[in-house]
Amino acid sequence: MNNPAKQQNARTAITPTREQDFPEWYQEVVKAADMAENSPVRGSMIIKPYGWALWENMTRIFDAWLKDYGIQNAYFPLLIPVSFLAKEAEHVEGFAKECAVVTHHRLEKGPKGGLVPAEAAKLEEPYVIRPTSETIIGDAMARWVQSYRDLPLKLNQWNNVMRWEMRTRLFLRTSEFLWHEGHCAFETAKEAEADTLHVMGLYKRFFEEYLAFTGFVGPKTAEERFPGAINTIGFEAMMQDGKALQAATTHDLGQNFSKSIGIKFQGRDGKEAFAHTTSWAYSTRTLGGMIMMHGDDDGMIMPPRVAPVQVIVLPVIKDEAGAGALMDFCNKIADDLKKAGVAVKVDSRDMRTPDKMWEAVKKGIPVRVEVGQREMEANSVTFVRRDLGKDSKTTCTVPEFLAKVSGVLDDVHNGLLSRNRKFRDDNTFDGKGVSDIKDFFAAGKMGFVRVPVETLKDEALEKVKDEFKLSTRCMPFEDEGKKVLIAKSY
RNA sequence: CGGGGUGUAGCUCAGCCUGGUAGAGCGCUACGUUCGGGACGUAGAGGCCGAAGGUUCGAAUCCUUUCACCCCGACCA
Repeated sequence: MNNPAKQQNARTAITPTREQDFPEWYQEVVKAADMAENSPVRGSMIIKPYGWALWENMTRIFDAWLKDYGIQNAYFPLLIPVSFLAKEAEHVEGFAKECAVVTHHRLEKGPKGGLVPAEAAKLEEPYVIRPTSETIIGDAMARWVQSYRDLPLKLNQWNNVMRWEMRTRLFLRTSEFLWHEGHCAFETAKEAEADTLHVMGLYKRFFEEYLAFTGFVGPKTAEERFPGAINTIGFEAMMQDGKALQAATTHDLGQNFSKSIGIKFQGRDGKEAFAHTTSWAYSTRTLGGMIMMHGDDDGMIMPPRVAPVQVIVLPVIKDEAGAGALMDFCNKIADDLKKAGVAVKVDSRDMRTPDKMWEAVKKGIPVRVEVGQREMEANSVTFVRRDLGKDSKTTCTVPEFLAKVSGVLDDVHNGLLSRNRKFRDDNTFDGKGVSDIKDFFAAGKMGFVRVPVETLKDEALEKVKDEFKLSTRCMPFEDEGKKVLIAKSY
């Protein structure tokens, strides 16, 4: 311990490690990667440029997929009249207790100084800041849908919503969060059901193919459904501490909302009918999930296909005299990478090389390229994969690197995905019923327990769930609805 | 809302019990030596101690009031 050099070698970029304190590790990774920070507004975060760039990539790509599917983007108001929210009984029950309410439209000087809402400017009907937009979009749909010819109506909006949560954590649970919310209306129940399945399929494909993010997909149990839905399909991901994170959901709302809001149309048979509606979303929470799924004790590991920076070029300057030529060499490599469609950055800041290097590590940039005098003379580069660390250092010629870089990025992606799949599978345990669930969590183990769906009817389940703070996650499609997953969750 | 706690430099905190006029580490600035898996030295910048009253010759420190935030519970994309 009294050898500082040795201590430094063993040091991880993030303190504490995942092993020592997972929640604290998570917060530190977010900070170290410079993705977000807490704001002066309770429970609301500031998403910093690097975090935003990631979210932008996660939205831009998926938005195009939605449009391919025939979704039209639109925008609806932030404020929702309270009476709208109250229209659907279960819905209001589910959201009323976490709504921010707008009651006045003007401020005035208070008796003790400062500004207070002006009593004279009290709204006759308060608004809530949208916790979700089913009701206000449903209200518009009720006017827009007159005939079966107006269906299907497939809308989406990228926006922010607010739910007054008691405990918040960057990305995972914030009062205000960003998401997209799709809202569709169909003529038949079958189409609505197909929509929820199709969009969940898009989520799964997008998460796996772009975010290297794995999970279990399947319907939620009745008690875990979205308030007002007849069916909810969830994407349940496993974090590195074995807890579950719901990363996306699609809801079949049946005719609950169309009947309470009045989305009706004249059908092919001339008779009046109510539409079948759906809604679905993923949020900035998924971004938090990516940190908890991919990160290691040195910080974030960005999945390459959405990484804001895929390759960072680090000029290693030994003497000022050769610096100009070295920078030119680095910039040339970067230009060639850009032409090949790689998101590349040359870190030419006037800083120590090791400091730049660790910053790149903590930000999780998938491939780091080091270029010094040696490389320049041999027209070569030395590169390191973030997911494998310094042992993966490889030197090759510049043309070789240009030819293989996209393959290397694919390798990083595939490596993350298969590692995460393995982790998920290694920590999913089969049980026969309640007593197996109890034994598992009583032994202090973490992960998902997969039991036959009949277990849900066992009265002893509630007690065990309460005791260990467990919840039912979903009934995975891969088990054909015969099994249900039980876990602790975020 | 129930129970606990904290407000002092950009950040994390010490000082408060036992009043005497502001501290540390990190970060930041400048210069030098450094720079391929976390650097050192030297010199600096930066705070009316959450707010308002009170006690006192004197308050970050004691008293009163107030505001804000954090943690534990129920809820949750």
